[in-house]
Amino acid sequence: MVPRKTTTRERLITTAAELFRRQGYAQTGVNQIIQEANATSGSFYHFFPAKEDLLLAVVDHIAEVFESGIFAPAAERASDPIDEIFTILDLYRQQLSTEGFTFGSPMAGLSTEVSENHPQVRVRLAEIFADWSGRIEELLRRAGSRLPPSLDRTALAQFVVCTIEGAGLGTRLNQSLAPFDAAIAQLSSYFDLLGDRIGGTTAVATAGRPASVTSPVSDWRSW
Amino acid sequence: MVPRKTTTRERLITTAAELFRRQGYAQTGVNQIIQEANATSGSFYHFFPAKEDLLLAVVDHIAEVFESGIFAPAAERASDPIDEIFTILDLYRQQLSTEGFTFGSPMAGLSTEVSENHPQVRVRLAEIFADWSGRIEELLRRAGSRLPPSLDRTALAQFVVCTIEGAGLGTRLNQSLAPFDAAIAQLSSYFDLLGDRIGGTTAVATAGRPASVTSPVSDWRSW
DNA sequence: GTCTATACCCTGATAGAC
DNA sequence: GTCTATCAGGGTATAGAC
Repeated sequence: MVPRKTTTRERLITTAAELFRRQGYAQTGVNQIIQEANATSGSFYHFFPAKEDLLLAVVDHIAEVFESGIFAPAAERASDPIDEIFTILDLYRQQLSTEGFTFGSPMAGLSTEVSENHPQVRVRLAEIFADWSGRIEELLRRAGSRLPPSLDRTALAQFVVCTIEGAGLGTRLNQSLAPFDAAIAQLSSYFDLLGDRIGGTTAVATAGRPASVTSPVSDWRSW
Repeated sequence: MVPRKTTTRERLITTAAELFRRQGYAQTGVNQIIQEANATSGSFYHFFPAKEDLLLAVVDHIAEVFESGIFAPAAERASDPIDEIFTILDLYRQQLSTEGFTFGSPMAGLSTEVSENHPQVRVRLAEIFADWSGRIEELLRRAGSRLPPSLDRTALAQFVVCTIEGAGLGTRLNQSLAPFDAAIAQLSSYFDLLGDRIGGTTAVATAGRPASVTSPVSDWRSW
């Protein structure tokens, strides 16, 4: 379950990240983390003075996974800025489910659970979302004249992030990727309409979409 | 803090609903609920055999609040279907903050926290979201020719719900209504573009938007 | 229906040998 | 850095008088 040849510290973090995502922070006991990470109480408190310190490490870990598993590959793979955005969404989609189970956004759960009780963590999470939004905003700027000049790139970027997280919630509740696909399809439609505004009907649409995004989706409510 | 002339059962439910929203389900102890509701352990377990039974009651309570505080007033107040949708969003906006504090969606937190550990509750929450989506879908149908005939009303309705929940997350994380307002503004823009498709540039826009929706919003990331 | 007192377990965290 | 043993406290839930 846990990759070998890793340090105990790493195992504790990756194990905790998975458990927090599945069960939540409060409902995951230190004992369970220790057990599933093949560690001991002594090791745990050697690395992390308190459970909350592990939480901070987990949040940073999630941010790193986003970077190495989503943003970096998307930048490498995509042919143009708009395509890169939808590639990001497609890679994010893959992160939503592990081993056949669908747990929704890795960050949304922590965000709601933690924001009131651990202000420090809340600020960190907000920073990560802002960073994410900023990256998308940058891509929207690079799209240049393919989007209306009057378009508020900042607002649209935030909207993309907001959509993703909302879709992640539907995904988790319905234990299906259909809600996510449906949301991305709508976002795609929005982008198309924005492109229409500035000339030909395919200014944005020609960028292409990853297959999973354009594929037909089932009814969210029938899962 | 708690309305007088209520039954103990009602006080326990409303108090728990508020605490669950603020702190989460797992991080709210039965003792705290009892204390803030001016009840006793005996009363609590007389009405609710276990904490989880209270949770179910709280979920139903939230659904009722949505009905009486959002959907019913919106239906009464709105002049046409599209306007009614944005009135719903505006009323929802008001529910996002209580007493000056912004806690985000009442249901999103429970959804993520509870979906894995309490399948029964998860199904109930999914039903409520589906009901919500269905109501909006019905309004989209009633909008008739003001939206493109080819438009998938079901998908768009789900998208509206998804947007709301995603925006609620941003609202909570940033402790500001700005992310919500920004998201609704984008949604409004999307509706406008959809309206453009079928004739005059104001087919949808003329429906008007509640003031809070059209007001300028600050940058999400600068709160 | 409501009260007080309490059982019992699991939690996060510590101590000290190795 | 890792181990075992253990603590103190708060968690849910119960018992039984009123």
